[in-house]
Amino acid sequence: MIKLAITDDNSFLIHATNEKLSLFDDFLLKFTAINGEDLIEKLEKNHNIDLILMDIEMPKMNGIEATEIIKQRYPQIKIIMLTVFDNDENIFNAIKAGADGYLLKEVNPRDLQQGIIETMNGGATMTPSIAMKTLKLFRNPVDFDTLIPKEEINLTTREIEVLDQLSKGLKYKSIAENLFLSEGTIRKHVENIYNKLKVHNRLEAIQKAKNNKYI
Amino acid sequence: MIKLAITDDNSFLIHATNEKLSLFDDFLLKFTAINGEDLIEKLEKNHNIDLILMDIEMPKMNGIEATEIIKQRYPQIKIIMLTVFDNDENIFNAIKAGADGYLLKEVNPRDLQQGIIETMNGGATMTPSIAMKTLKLFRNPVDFDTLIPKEEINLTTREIEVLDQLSKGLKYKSIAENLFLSEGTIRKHVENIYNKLKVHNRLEAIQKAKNNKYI
DNA sequence: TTTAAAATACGTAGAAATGCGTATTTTTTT
DNA sequence: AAAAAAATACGCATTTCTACGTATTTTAAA
Repeated sequence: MIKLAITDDNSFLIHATNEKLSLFDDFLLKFTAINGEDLIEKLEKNHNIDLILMDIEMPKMNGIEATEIIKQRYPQIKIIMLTVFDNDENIFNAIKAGADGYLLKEVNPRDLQQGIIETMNGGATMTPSIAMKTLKLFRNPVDFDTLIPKEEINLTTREIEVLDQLSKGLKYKSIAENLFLSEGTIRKHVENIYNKLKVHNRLEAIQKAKNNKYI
Repeated sequence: MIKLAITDDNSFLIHATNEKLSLFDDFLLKFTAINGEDLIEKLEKNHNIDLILMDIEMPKMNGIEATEIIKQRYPQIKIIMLTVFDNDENIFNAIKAGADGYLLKEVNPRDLQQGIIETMNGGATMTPSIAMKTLKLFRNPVDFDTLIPKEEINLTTREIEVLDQLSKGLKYKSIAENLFLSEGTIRKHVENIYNKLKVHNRLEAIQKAKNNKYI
């Protein structure tokens, strides 16, 4: 049995999806949520689920933000976007956020079932029209980054230099030697970097820095 | 009726594909070719076809080069790659060359039929495992020229799963909770991963794993 | 159905990273 | 020239990671 959660601000559509799923006996609906925030709260109580069907447009926290957080925190949980919107930006952002699939809500029960099963087997599932848009985005990368509200984070030149070395997996000692500084200085730089980026370890720092094109 | 051409250097596989298609009455096989060069010659005589099923590895001219030329010369003709090879480089190059889909030869008749029809309707079709690789390539574009020739390293499924969580910057404790294991087990897995990859910390492990396309 | 491989689990110890505080010097900006 | 920002440097406490050893259970292969 595949343990599912459905997230959608429209309870009627949750019901419709559940109807489709109940035609098969592969699935166990563990819970539903009405927005990203609600979903994350529920996951904090119980993250023992296999896959989430995720709407995109929702109040408080949308499906893409939620996907990003959940994939960061629970990478083993699969996420399939299930939405009416098929614009490039949503597709692009959903993929970047780590979605394992992207289906339109009009999907028929059998394709939904197959999509979930194939996703659980390590594959990905996409509605053909979405797949085509994905291929086109692949060939012709668009810069949606300019649309992403850039946070006001200012790393100094030195901090970026340290971050770059951090990202190579070097120890503080080696970084200090490379930059002709003391290890204590490196530690302080790292501490300041973490504070600015609001993270607590190397990997998070590197990820965030890459997202913001600092390194 | 959808007018098809099949290109494959293995005449037995052409026959097998044709067998699958003949289960349906949507298709008309106009001609076959045994390599890219042969295909292009035949198209020069008659390009009145809707869709080509294209093998990749072929003598004289491979399927990717052929796709590039055909999509340039006859953009209206749809092309679905139909191959046994599912390595990243082939997938990447096929998409860049303009392929409208990518199926594995083991595809069952119904999925092949649906894939062709959906492609003719402007969509794209991909085997789920290919779709997943496409998404990963999308998130993590690789420079194939710098790709290290694959070493003989065999990470187990569990190890890859742990490595994936490691790469998110999660602590052993969180990884253990996510996978419903003890922290000690995670530590042991990580130790084994480091030994296999001959590295000594997370970042090196992640870099090496990415280079070898383990994650 | 043995054998081998993989997955699970714990203990110990030292190395490394993180968080917080403080402080001085250098550089840049106003 | 004064003020602000950046870079430098240490110390301490705590957490987390890494390395090595051992061992049992589960799964897959011969």
